[in-house]
Amino acid sequence: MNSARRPTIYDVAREAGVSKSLVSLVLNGSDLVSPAKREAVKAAIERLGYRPSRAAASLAAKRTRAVGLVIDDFRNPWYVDVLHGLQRVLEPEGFHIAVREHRGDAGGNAIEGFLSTQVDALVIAAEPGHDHGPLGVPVVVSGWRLHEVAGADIVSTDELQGMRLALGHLFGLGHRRIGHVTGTGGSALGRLKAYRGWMTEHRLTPEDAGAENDTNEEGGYLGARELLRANPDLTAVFAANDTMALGARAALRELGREVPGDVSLVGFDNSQLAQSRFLALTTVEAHTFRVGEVAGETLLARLRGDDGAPRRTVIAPELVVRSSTGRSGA
Amino acid sequence: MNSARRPTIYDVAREAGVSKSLVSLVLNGSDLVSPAKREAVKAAIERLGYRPSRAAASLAAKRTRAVGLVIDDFRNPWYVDVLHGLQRVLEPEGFHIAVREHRGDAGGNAIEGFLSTQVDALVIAAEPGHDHGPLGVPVVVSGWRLHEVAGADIVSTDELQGMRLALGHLFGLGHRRIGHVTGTGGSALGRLKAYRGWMTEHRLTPEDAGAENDTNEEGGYLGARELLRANPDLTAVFAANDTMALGARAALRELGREVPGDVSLVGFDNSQLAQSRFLALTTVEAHTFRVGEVAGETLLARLRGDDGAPRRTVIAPELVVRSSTGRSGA
DNA sequence: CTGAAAGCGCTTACAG
DNA sequence: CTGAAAGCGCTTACAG
Repeated sequence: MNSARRPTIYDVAREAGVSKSLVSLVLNGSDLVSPAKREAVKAAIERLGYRPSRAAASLAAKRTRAVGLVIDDFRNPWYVDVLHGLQRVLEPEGFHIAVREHRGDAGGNAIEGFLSTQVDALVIAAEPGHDHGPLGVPVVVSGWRLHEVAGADIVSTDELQGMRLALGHLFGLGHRRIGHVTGTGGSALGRLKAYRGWMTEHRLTPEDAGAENDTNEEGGYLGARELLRANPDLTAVFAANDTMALGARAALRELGREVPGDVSLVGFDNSQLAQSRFLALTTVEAHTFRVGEVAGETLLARLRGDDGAPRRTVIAPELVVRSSTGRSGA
Repeated sequence: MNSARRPTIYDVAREAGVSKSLVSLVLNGSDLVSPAKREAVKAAIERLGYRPSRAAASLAAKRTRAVGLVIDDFRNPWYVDVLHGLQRVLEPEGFHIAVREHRGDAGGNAIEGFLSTQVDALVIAAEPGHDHGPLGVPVVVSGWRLHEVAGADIVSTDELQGMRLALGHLFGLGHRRIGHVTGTGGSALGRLKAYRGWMTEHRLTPEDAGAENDTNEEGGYLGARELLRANPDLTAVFAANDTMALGARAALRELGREVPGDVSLVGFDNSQLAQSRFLALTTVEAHTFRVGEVAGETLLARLRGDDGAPRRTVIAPELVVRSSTGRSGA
């Protein structure tokens, strides 16, 4: 274990009785190597407990084989399926995915951080904070964002379609007085616009609240409370995401409204929370695993030299009906 | 932006009119540098948009300035405060914390992965999977675990004390028939033993269920259902963690029990879920931010050469009373 | 496939 | 503080 020195590629070459170059070829999965030699090298690696030095490999090859994933908040597990989708596509290609929280432009600027570490590519699943010029590596932005990254490809759920599914579901259940709880950020703003558009299109009156609130449980609570005080006759509440719906649920209980008896409640994301038996929230599944996979495939193409114009890929969402919605009593 | 070549330390030295060695000293925060020269170098770095190469620095210095945090599951945000505590202590010292999921011994072995990347130290906040020999870098293990890592320091909440606080709270409210919902893993096992010990000590009959279940919402639901079917007269249910308590809450509702009217419910972790208005769960705050800080301080000491015997540090927990517990009606 | 060689961009003594 | 030098452990052509 604690040998004097970690074995290097030289030790492996000597042990296997081959050249140093050959070891490097084996490590990089080249097919120019005969099976016999390949096995000899692998056996030597095994015997010596050799681990390649990432630092040396990165320095020599001028690439790190690391891809950065920038997220808003580790506490909001929305990003986990994106991560797993990226891993499914990129790990077999030898890439590792590193995750960082983007905590504003202050201290923890994750984008800057990743560029210093020299990731080979970047997936931004958070508000970028401000417009960015070209970052020097392939970038995929995921979701509706307030700011742009020059030259980035975009992969996201078809949120407009998700909104239509959710609102159409409520409409089909007889609801006509449908309120919306919104919050700050590009994602909530996009959903708010979609909500207003859909309502107007269907000759219904849009009623929303909470544009200044955070898009968390507290924001959902405050927004729903405001919304229902101003519009006591609402029969359905649509929150901009599942966590906000949890807050809205508390506001509804506080106001003495049964769900779904008096008011139907809908979220967005199909989070674990929505899936829990206790909340059993009707929501929109955004297929973020697929978003991650497509983001990974897009980056792979870029890393292989594809320099076409930025692309936008849209993934179809799906409505998941649970017991938080029911027929309108009105 | 897209200059022909990234600037190196040579370019900075030329731009600042100093030697290459001096630039390196400034980058590493040495105090052997005069303020004037330091400023000159910083200005040059700014002008050139210079970013040090982590790969080159790691290779030359034989350390990466990276610390790995091994977690069980990105979906269970239990670890987030540990991460933030580590960051608070280690980032000012120039370290970056990388997080990986430990998905069994198969594919995603995070411990192996980190050793390949050559982290300078490791924090294991997950089940290690099997006993490990010395890993070659300083290691802190957090929490009650089934397996050991040779030579590792241990930092964790005083879970025994946490259990006493929660059970004492229920006892003080008049509860005598208190059941426990448990699950797999070292953490749940430790809590189960503590529960049984406390109950016996107080001449009460321990009743538990779910030892084979996952420690998630589903496990909490199944365990609580089994527990209450076997012991319909329980007046309080103590789940091994908050997420399991969420599942237990659904089981209670399904069985027609009001919380806290018929049955009081307690969790463990003081997660966001417990804090939500809708669940408002009485639980144990484990002060995991502090656990992260102490883990960081411990690693720092080890990296500075402290080679004393492995230490065990214990952080005092705190009971958080919310509306899921009340006086026993019995 | 081999083998000698250059080079990636830093850090680390070391003599001055 | 400077400056020349060695070296970290790889990758990458390149001539054979």
